[in-house]
Amino acid sequence: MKKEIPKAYDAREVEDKVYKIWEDSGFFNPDNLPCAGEGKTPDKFVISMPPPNATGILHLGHASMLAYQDLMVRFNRLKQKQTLWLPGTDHASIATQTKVEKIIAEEGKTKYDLGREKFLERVHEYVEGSQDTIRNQVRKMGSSCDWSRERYTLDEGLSEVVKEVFEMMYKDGLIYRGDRIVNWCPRCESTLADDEVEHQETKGKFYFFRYSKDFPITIATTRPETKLGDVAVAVNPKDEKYKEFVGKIYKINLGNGEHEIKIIADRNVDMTFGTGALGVTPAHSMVDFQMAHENDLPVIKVIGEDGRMTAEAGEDYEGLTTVEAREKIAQYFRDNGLMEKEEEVDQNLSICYRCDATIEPLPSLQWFIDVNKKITKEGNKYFQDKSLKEVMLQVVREREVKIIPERFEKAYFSWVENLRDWCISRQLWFGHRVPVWYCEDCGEIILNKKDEEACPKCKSENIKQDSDTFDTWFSSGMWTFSTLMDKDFTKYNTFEEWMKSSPDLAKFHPTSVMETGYDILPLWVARMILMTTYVVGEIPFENVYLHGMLRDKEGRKMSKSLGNGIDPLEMIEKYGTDALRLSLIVGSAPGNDLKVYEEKIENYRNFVNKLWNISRYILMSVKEVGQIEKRPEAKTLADEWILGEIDILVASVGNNLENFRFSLAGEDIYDFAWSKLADWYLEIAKVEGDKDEILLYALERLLIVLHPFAPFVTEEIWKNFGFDNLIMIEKWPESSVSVKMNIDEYRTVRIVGCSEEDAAIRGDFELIKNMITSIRNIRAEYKIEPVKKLKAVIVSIDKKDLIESQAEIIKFLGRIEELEMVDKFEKSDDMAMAVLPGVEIFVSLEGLVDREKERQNLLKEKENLEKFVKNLEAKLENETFVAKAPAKIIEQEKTKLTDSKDRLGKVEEKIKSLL
RNA sequence: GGUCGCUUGGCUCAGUUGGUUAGAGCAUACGAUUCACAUUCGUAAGGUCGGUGGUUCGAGUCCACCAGCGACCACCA
Repeated sequence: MKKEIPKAYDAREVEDKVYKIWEDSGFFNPDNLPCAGEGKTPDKFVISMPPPNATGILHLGHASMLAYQDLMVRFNRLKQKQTLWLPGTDHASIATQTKVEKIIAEEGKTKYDLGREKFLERVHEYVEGSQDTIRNQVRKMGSSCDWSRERYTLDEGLSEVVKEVFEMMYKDGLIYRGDRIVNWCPRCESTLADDEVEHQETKGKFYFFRYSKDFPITIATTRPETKLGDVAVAVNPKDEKYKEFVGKIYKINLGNGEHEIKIIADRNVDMTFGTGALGVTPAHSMVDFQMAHENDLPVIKVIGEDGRMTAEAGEDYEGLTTVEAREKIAQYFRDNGLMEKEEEVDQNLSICYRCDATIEPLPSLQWFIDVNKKITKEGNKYFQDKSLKEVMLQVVREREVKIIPERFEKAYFSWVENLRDWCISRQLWFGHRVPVWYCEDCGEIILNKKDEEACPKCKSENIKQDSDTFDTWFSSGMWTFSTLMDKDFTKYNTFEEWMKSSPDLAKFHPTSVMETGYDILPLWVARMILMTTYVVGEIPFENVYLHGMLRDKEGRKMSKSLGNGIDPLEMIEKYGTDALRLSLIVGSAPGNDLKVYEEKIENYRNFVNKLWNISRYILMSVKEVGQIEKRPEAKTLADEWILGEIDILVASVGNNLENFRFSLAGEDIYDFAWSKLADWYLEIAKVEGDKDEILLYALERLLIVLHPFAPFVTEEIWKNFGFDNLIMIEKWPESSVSVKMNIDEYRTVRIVGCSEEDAAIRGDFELIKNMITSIRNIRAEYKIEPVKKLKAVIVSIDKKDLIESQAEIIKFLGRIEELEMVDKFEKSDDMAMAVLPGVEIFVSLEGLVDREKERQNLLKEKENLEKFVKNLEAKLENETFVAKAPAKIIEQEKTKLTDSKDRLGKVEEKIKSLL
């Protein structure tokens, strides 16, 4: 068959067209797959795409996530599983709001200038724009996700789920409203969850002072301005220095009125830190708040939500920023002789993970989820007198949810064990509004108000909705199941009915794999486990595959400020999506960071082109193109060998992908295509000829196993075959029965082949390859022009038949004109020599031989062999080795020894002859 | 302070329950260009697997300690 195929693969020309064909085929939707049947799906594979934030553009991190997920999705689709990859976007309340605030700030406006409604309009407008960008970019990566099921955390259905779940948790007593110390970001004007707070090393000052001249204890603090709100001094009960003061009450006045300071004992106080005495500021420290609560002390809030001092701080301080107030009160201590000393210290400053502003701990009335309360939930197998925390630990401990790599389990456990009640309300405008109304007249709390306008208790119409919104993780924690619930929720009377009657939820939940970065294990993964086990009574996913962070060549994090980020779209434009995908997959290990740089992508572009040319050659050289279903008959040793290699490839790639070893699978394919098929088999096929069936068989299988990695080029080549079907929904090839791929046998398979017969074939073929390489080596050594044909004499007794049968190959690939086989060969001065196990090769050089050089080469080889033989002999003479090592290993070592001794003898002989 | 990870040729990394003379790719050196592919082909050089001990017949692989690097968590007022 002669077909015009371009010499080089042009990704730009191909990719968008191919994506369109896929999308139009409808096979991204599992309902349209050939395996889709009515009712139960015996074999499904489901991934919920971690929704990219609805801000801005896709970066390389997204590209890698899409590459891994599409790899799994396409592999499982080929395995004929009913495969769903559900895409979507996250409103990411705090991130998005911050972003839009920045945009309008450039216009010289604040959100207050616009007002809540107008501001939200701007946000929605912005979100729509970036969602479009994201959708296009996700397509660019070749993602085979089901766009018909796309969801958005803020769409109607998902918002309804959020409201219903809030109500459910409230009724189960898991959600309460409480006045507690929260992490407050004065810039965002909102609370943050504990894990949304980051820490930054900074230089600070440690002030040692007394409240007044007659106060008996010196206190140390880094934040003197908070001391205006002190109500006690805590010391360790074992501390002899302070024992006499415990229980006493002193009166102090720092300028904001007279306060009582009580000396209390608390075993959490570190006697060795600072002065061993701690000024208790209940309003602005979590620990202090707890102490105050236990000792029934008042809370004085001296810092407000705007990050400035309150009226309670006294008129000297009111309105000052914390930094201004800090200096002012320090000066007051100095002026009044109360300051004992000031020291420089390193301290960890708490900052907001979105805007880097300093976090102020403040007392505030917020909504919380109680993670320690034990509940029993009817029909939920997890919640039988268990707390959220307990279930979160249980499902991972019992490996219902498997974390890959396993070591991250430990991080998960330690995070869950230290989990405190989760503050879910935020004072942001953008997000799901807390579905609670308060009656201004009687104080009644109304949940999920539907139509009634009046308070059900006092009939007052003076009711107001809570102005807060939910933590973005509260809604994204429901992502795996909320996205599978029927979009039309109005049909159902209750939430339970809605859940029970959603076909996708029944069919596709729990999902198979959650693929995400290790950085959001607590932030998101843990919360999905929490929400899903509670609401659905199922785990959200069976496996969590955690990928690493992407770094540049120097190992630095990619960031805008460093300007070292690689733009995936630019790389796609330059090298093609397949090349980018391969460079992100190969070389990556779960949980390990990956360095990405342009040369690497370029290298895989070369590979993609190599594949293109392999297929170009095969398609142009075969007489007729057809799909080869059955393993063709082997006619020659090379045929046997390549067919065996295909079996091994198919089996090992399948096994590696099933076990999340993506990189190894990719390497195996790369090696097969380039070093086995192209470099050897295609060259041999040129000599042996008549291999159409095997060539097509090999190529078809190669394309299918490579398709999950490099979907575009494989589909395009498949198209060039002229087949009607898409490779995307082909069947994953069968491997020959002799290759059993369970883990125990894996090593055996890779190293010596599967059966003895197969191993012999591999061994024979290896010998022929080595002979050719040795001849080429001699040619290169003596700088003989490749066009010049040489004569060779081969001495072999055991392998005589084998070599004779492969003579044509050796002649062609070694560029040998005349190949003579003899049983014994006397030295000849103008011949260079190579010694292989059981075979001696003499290449005629017609006077070109440099006897000294030849001798040096052989001496070097002799030295190596002697060392090797010595080691082997020592090993085999070692009685304990012979007694304890497995027979197989001993046998192996013995064979090696015989072979090497044989070679050594021949090398020595030759050296003598050169003297 | 706690936890985890990394350290393999010049660079980036594989190496799956311990057993091939430790493997790739890039870079390097030498040679090749009508014949699928210079986005190519051939050949070579380059590593005592961070250090020290230990377990074992056998350690890159397991254990202990040490060193360097990195990440995460927790925070001390």
